Amino acid sequence: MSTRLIKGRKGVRLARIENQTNRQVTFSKRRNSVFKKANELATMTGAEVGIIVCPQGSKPYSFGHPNINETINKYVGEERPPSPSSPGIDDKYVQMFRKANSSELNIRLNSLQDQLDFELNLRSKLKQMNKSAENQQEWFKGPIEKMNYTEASMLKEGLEDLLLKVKNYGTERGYGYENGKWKAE
Amino acid sequence: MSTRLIKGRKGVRLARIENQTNRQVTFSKRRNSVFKKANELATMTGAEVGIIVCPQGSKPYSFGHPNINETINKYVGEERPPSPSSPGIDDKYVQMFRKANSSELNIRLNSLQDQLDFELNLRSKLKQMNKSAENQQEWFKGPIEKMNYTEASMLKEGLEDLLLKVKNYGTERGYGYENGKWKAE
DNA sequence: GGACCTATTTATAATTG
DNA sequence: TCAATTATAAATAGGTC
Repeated sequence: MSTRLIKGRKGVRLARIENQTNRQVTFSKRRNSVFKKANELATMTGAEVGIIVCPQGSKPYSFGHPNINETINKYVGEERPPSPSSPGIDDKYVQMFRKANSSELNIRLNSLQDQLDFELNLRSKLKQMNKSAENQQEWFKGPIEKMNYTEASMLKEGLEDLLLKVKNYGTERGYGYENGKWKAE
Repeated sequence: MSTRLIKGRKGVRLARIENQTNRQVTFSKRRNSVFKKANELATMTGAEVGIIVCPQGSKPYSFGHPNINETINKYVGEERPPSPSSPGIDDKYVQMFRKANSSELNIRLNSLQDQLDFELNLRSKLKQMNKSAENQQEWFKGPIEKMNYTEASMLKEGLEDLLLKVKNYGTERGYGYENGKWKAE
């Protein structure tokens, strides 16, 4: 007909997809891509990756490198009660950051590597085997609800201010780094 | 020039990168890419996405869309830690991974989200600028001291896009960048 | 609705500065 | 070393069946 019949991708429109069908298709495709990318990242760099994806009105999907459950559990497990001085936004962030900072990373790299490699192969095979079922990996059955975007407006102001400064920032140089910090092999 | 001078990507080697330097570079790049992809996914499909990345020997990086804080809370709140003996509701990925190799890894990650990513960048800048963050960004009081100036350039772009996103929130393009640098060896 | 196809865009490994 | 460039592989939006 009069349609152009453009088959290739025409560009990424980074906006919410209106059409529900297309949105779901995009969700499936891109989710898989993100997982794949994460898998590659983990495999190539040895990092551990955990991903949680919660589509609206559906169950969450997850991708965990070794084990995202353990990851989260560990993380939040050591969490402590938030401080009462938090203005609107709970202190969880702070706690997490602190934990992230104070956590010591000792990971068995060799095992990780093997596991990552295995994982990679498995994922590829899994993808090939049941493409139809690739959307059905329900990890958790926990209901996930969307949060409001209250922080966005707050963030906006900060960003606007910050952007100006960052823009004029290019020439400045300076970095504190610790030598020998990377302790791996 | 007799050399081929192949500059483009020659293919993804699905294996651990041997060179430490290259591995770090790849980690930074791909981590950002994964975050970007995840942000695109979240934006386009409205899904909630949270990513946790733990590089070896360094502190975890996190990313996510609306509010993984709540996500994690719900997870850990309603879902007890997955027991390896009764993994009926566990994810298939993890199951396959466990089957592939039964080695368990020690991980610790912090999980945050898109705004956490913003915060991460913002916090870094704010810290160095000594900006009074109490009014706007008070969430990240956590001690994260691995930021440096090297990310300014990348951060600029990220912030610019981010700003658009925050301003229009959902109709414009935008993606969060993590800090592009971790401590070098 | 899903699997495959293809044109085009995007990501990124290697290279250069 | 770090950032920028570039050429190539990979991702993917839309179409077809």
